[in-house]
Amino acid sequence: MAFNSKFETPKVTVDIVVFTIVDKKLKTLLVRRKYPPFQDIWALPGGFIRKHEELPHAALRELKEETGVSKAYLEQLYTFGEEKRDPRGRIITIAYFALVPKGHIRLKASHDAKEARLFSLKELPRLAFDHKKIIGYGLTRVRNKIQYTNTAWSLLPEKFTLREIQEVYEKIWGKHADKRNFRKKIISLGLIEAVKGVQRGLKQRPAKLYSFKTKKYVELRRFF
Amino acid sequence: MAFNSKFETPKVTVDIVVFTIVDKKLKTLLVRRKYPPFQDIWALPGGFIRKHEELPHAALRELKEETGVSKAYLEQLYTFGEEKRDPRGRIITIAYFALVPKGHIRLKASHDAKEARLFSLKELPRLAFDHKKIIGYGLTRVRNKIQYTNTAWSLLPEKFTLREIQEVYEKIWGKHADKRNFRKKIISLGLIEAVKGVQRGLKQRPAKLYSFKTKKYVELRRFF
DNA sequence: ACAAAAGTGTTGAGAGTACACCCATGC
DNA sequence: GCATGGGTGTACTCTCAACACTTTTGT
Repeated sequence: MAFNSKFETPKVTVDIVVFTIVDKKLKTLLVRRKYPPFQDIWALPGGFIRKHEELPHAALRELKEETGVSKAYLEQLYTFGEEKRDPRGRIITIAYFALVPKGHIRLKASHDAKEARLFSLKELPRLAFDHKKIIGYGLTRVRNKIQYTNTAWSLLPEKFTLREIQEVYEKIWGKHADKRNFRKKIISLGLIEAVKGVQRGLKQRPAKLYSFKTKKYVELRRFF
Repeated sequence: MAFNSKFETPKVTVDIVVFTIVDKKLKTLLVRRKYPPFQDIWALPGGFIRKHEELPHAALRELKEETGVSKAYLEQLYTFGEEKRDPRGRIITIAYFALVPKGHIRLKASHDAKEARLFSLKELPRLAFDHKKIIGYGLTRVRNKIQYTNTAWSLLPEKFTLREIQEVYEKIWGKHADKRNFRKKIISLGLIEAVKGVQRGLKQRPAKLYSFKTKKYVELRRFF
């Protein structure tokens, strides 16, 4: 009996949910599809894996094609394999999520996307395939993750103010935190240090700048 | 250009890490492979997905073939796709983990397994493919999960004693908990209720039996 | 001098942790 | 009556949450 007669040989894609904070809003990257199905509809960046290509490499490649970003926090999210998720046939997608620092994204079109844009998570357009569900998974994962790890810090630039860290947490959770309590806690973790210089150019008191002592991934005992 | 010349059309399997507690030890199910590669070597239960078969269905089917268990907590774990993980070619595996209650497992051989056995996690044999890594992922996931959900309770039978719940936590974490504090906490969650009857047949004071008020999955605010 | 956000401490409540003895049963 | 695990309460510590005013800058 041929392998093919009984078993499925699906095609496999990777899709990436890219999160970043712009204009004090949590946003995700979408591309407008050039070809059917779902032509002209917005979708997650992604595509088929190539021969001999490792999965995270495929995700990073797609990310770079659309945004120019080559360094980001990248983590496997979930694999979506429902038979009917793609009208072209059995296509399984391995979804990743990426966290990209403030302002590192340079949007570009690519060979199979007409246009790339950041969308606020509160104003998502109609999405192709099951991509709305995938974004939902991504958001849930990020929300859970910031509670007991420092991964969300990948959304920050090299140097940042305490207010900016707090903003990351507030935007992801969608709720406000107390400034004094937040600062106390984040400083008590001992993972950041003040650096020389202040944030200038604003018509208000300048804020101290900080940087990470380490970029290592750290497990926290319930941080936020 | 044919699709095949540039892109990968991998084969896709599911593998299941089955956890259960037997003889007060956390164990996982392994099968001895009947065919090459890795003939006669122990491996996770699993196999290729069939045409039109949903992924969790494939996982449950494999689980049932080896253990007779048709109901269990099942969750997708991670997708392993390294090019070199299987000598036969590009085979991506979507790993699931399952939690099966005490004593529900009836081991059987199957069409592609000579033998099925439960192994204590501390005494694993040599394993085929990257299955050792997969089990490691599974254990980490379960350990994290019991801290903030009630999923680990799927390892318990209908009726159970407080000591048995505590055992689940202790065996998964490998460390001892204080009896009084543990009971206080678990009762304060309000998720279990005493039922009529006691645990008999032991040469000691009989323990009260409890059952779950609900079998729903509940998020806890850091339980263990 | 005014607007705007930065920066800074204290207190009370609740959760977590440590700890030791009596009880009910089988043999 | 003895061995075995079942069952129970209190006190201390620490973390979390609530809360308001002064400081520094740009205009």
